[in-house]
Formats: sequence, structure tokens, C-alpha cells
Amino acid sequence: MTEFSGTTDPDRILPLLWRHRTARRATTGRPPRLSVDDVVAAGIAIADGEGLAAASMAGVAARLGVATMTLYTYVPSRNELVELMVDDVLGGRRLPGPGEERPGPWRDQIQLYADRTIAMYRDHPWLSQVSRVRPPLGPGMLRESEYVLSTLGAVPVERRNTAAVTITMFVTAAARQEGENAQLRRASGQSNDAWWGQRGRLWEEWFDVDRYPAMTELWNAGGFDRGPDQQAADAFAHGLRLILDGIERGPQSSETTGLRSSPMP
Amino acid sequence: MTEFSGTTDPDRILPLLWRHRTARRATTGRPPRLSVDDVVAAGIAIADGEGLAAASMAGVAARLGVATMTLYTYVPSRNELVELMVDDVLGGRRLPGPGEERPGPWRDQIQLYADRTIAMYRDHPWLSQVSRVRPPLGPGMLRESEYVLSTLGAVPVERRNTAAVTITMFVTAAARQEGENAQLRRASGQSNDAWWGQRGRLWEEWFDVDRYPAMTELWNAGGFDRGPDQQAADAFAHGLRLILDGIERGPQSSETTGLRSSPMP
DNA sequence: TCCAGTTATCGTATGGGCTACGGAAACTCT
DNA sequence: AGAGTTTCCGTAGCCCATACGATAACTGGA
Repeated sequence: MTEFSGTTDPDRILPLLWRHRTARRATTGRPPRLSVDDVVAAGIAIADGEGLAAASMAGVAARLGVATMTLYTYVPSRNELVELMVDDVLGGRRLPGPGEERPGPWRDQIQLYADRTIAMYRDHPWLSQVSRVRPPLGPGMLRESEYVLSTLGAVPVERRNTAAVTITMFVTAAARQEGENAQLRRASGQSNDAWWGQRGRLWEEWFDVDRYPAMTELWNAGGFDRGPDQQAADAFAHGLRLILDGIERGPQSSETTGLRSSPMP
Repeated sequence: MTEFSGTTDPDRILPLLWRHRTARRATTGRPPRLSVDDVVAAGIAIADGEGLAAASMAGVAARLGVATMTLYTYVPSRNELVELMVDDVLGGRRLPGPGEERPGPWRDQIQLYADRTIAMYRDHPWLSQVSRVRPPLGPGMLRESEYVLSTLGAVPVERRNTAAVTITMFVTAAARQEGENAQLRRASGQSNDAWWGQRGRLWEEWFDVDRYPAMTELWNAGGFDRGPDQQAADAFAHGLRLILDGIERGPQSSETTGLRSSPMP
């Protein structure tokens, strides 16, 4: 299930996200053994390998060879640690910034964003366990916003943000699913298809054909022959194309027909 | 963050989901004080009011006036309890089954699905904390699949499942966001807009205009004047319309142009 | 040299979570 | 009444985050 970073104090987390030295760099006092980056990197490494739950304060401290409570010198709480991990990984996509080389066509630029985002969730499946509303407002997160918006320069400015949010929402949803899949695959040692296969009894024992005619029809037509992973991949490619088509096309003259429903062809 | 129901034994959870009496109803032995439905209902009530974390085994037991360990007579573990809660709530949308009355136009039928799903996540925000890949294969879940598929009878059967999964993916993503919002609003006692407002210092202190030209341009054009909640609502309405338009239109003759990227109008 | 000031380190304790285990309680049937 | 069966639940073990306070390690100045 998903962890919710509880309330985090902006005055504490923002300087951390941007790695702002706490005013004057301390020249006095006992010198630190670690840095915030060390802690964040250790957290990511553990979460990547053993899951987010294993990246407990005790777990991270053990990997760094310090006592648990030592971490609280670097990070106010585990919530903040996770936020820092997330922003770090978001930035790890290295989406091209202004002036950096990128594909020419805007659709290819979006595809780059989608590909890297899905790869990110596949490499760091624990991301799916962290909510992304009220996200960490760090450099990694802002880089994403900037990149997606920068691909949409041809969209009229009054529609641009809606387009960006729509794309982000859809891509993120697909990527999170991919991450959840990777997560479950690893945690259960069982592929998605194996999981469904194990539940084959369902159809024989509890599935009532009369109660589910549409599913039955599709089943008989072979509509479920492609496994759930391929179905999800198909749906993502299809949906993204429809959204990009619609954005490219712009508002139709028959815009109001969206309210009246017409019979399908 | 999101909880992941770990591995659950299908031979245990499937009969529970479908409320299958364990073979002959026991006529001997000490009579039970509760039923599975009691436990599930108590879990949902607590999660609705105080969040999923509060629906711990101890919490649920306390509400029912029994000892913690008593619950394990009814439910194999907390994972299974959460799965049962989810399927129950999924079914609570009461999406029309075969033969039951429903709106005529297929787009209105989809809209009904979307509206009820978003309402469900708003009423039960903890749903957002439970992964929905490898979902509980109970009556609530199957009712959703059946309904969505049944609205798409006019789509050729070989494209029907892709369309259904695309719609479900998009609607679910939006609904989950809504749920996460409700969750955070309640947990932090702070609206989304207040949260962003509290982080206004970000823009003054760390936001570098040269590094984020596209965001800056949009900001100056008033593109962020609508708050994040409205932006999300706009994006959902817009995205769903584009997807339904695309499904209704079917594959275009110029289908391959989707591969070549054209400059935007 | 030594001490005050400052910062980092970390041991202990509290309070929460899930659940394995095994014994006690409550019922039916013989 | 006793055997069999099922439910109930107290205890204990092991995990988690983190508040608190003591101690260690360093700098700069007397």
C-alpha cells in the first residue's frame, strides 16, 4: 500500500531539497561523518534492492555503519528522507533542460519523457508507493515540469497547462502501474501471468456467465488472450496517442458535440 | 505511502471474497460472535473516518468489542482484510448490471462510471493507498469490468479490451489523485491551495528564471492562476474527452502518421 | 594547556504495528 | 457427563519511528 508523507515543514524540507547549507557552513563542533547525499543514496539503494519498507531508519543507518539516531542529524524524519529520495530519483531521468539537446518533433519529446518515466518506475518500483500529489518541490520535480511544458510551445498558452497536466497524469499513471507490477513481481516471486493463472479456479467456480455477459463475449472472442501486461502496454500506447492527437488537433469546430452523445459508428 | 497487499493465498481469499461458507455451515462448536461482514464493515468505517492506518487489527477489534486476536478467526491476516474492504467498496458503486437501467448513450454510461468512481475515492480516500494491480477478484471488482466492457459494444471486439483498459486506467488515475487529495486534506488539515501558498518562498528563494523558462513564460501568462485542484479537474475532463473521441472515431485512415511527427498547427 | 562552546553521535525507552502459539471458553451431540 | 469442535483471547516476540538526554569530538580563545 502507499505511504503518505505526512505533513512536512516547508522551512525544513525546502532547504534540504535544494541542498542549502544551513547559513554559514559550520566550522566549529564535531565534524559530521556523513552528508545528506550519503543518507539519501543509501536509502535509494536499499529501497531499490529490498523495497521501501526495508529502507527504515534502522536499515539505512546499518548500511551506513552508524546508529539509527544518527540519521536524525541529517534528516528531520523518515518522511523527509523519502521526499528527498523521490526528488533525487525524479531528477535522475536527466530530462534535457533548456539549451540541451533533445529530439526535434514535439511528439518525440513527449515520448522521451514517457520512456524515461516508465524506466524510472521500473528501476525504482518503490516510487509507486509514494504519493505524488503535493510533491517534493525540489530540482528533480521542477525539471520535469519545465521539460513537459517546454515541449508544448506550439499549444496556445491558455490551453498549454491543461495539456501538460493531462499528459503528465496519464504517463504517471501508466508508469506507476509498471512500478507496482515490478514491485509485486519481486515481492511475490511470481509473474503477473502466473498470478492470474493461479486464480483460474475463479472462472470455473464463481464466475456466472449470465451475470457477466460482456466479459463472457469478449472471452469467447479471444479478447483476453493477450496477458494483462500486454493489455496495459497496449492501453498506454493507445491512450497516449489519442491524447497527443487531440492536443495536436486542437479544439474542434464541433466542440459542443462533446456534450451531446452520438451513437458510435 | 501505498500499502501493498503482500502475497495472498487464492484458496483462502477467493472463498472469502465470494462469501463462500467453508463447506458445511458449522453446527457444532462455539458459535461465532461476529461475521466476516461485520469485520469488513468495521474496517471500512474506521478507515473512512480515521484513515487506513487506524484500521489496524487492534483498532478494528476494539470497535467490535473483541480482542485483537479474535479477528484472525474471520480473516487470515490484515492483507486479506484490506482486500475484502476494497472489493466491498468497489461493489458499493452499484454500477448497473446486465438488464438494469442505465443511461442510453455510451458516453453517458462512461461518465456514470467516472463520476461514481471519483465519488468512491472521495468517500473512501484510503482506497488510494491500496494498489489495484492484481486486484481482489471479487464481485465488486468484476462488476466494474463487466460494466465498462458492456458500454463498449459498438467498438469492434478486437479493439474493445484496449479501449476498456485505457478508459479504466485514466479514470482510475484521476480518481486516485482525488482520493489522495482528500486524504492529505484531512490528515494535514490543510487545503491544497494552502499547501502551495505555504511554499511561496520557493519561487522567491530558489526558483531560477533562466533555468525554467517555459514555466516562467506560463506563469507570466497567468497559466497557473487556476489552482492545482482546478487544473487537475480540467485535465481529467479534457483527457477523458480526447480518449472517448478517439475511441468513437476509430482508427484513422492516416493511422501511420501517428509514427511520423508533424509540426503542430 | 585547558576549558567553553558547538556540533555530531548514539543508548535507552516509549508506544505502536502484526501475528505465532497455546490454553480457556462455549457450544452440540452422543 | 464427557468428547469433539469451534471460537475467543492473553502472552510474547519481533519489527517500526522517534523523544530525550548523555557523551564524544572538534574549534577557538584564555
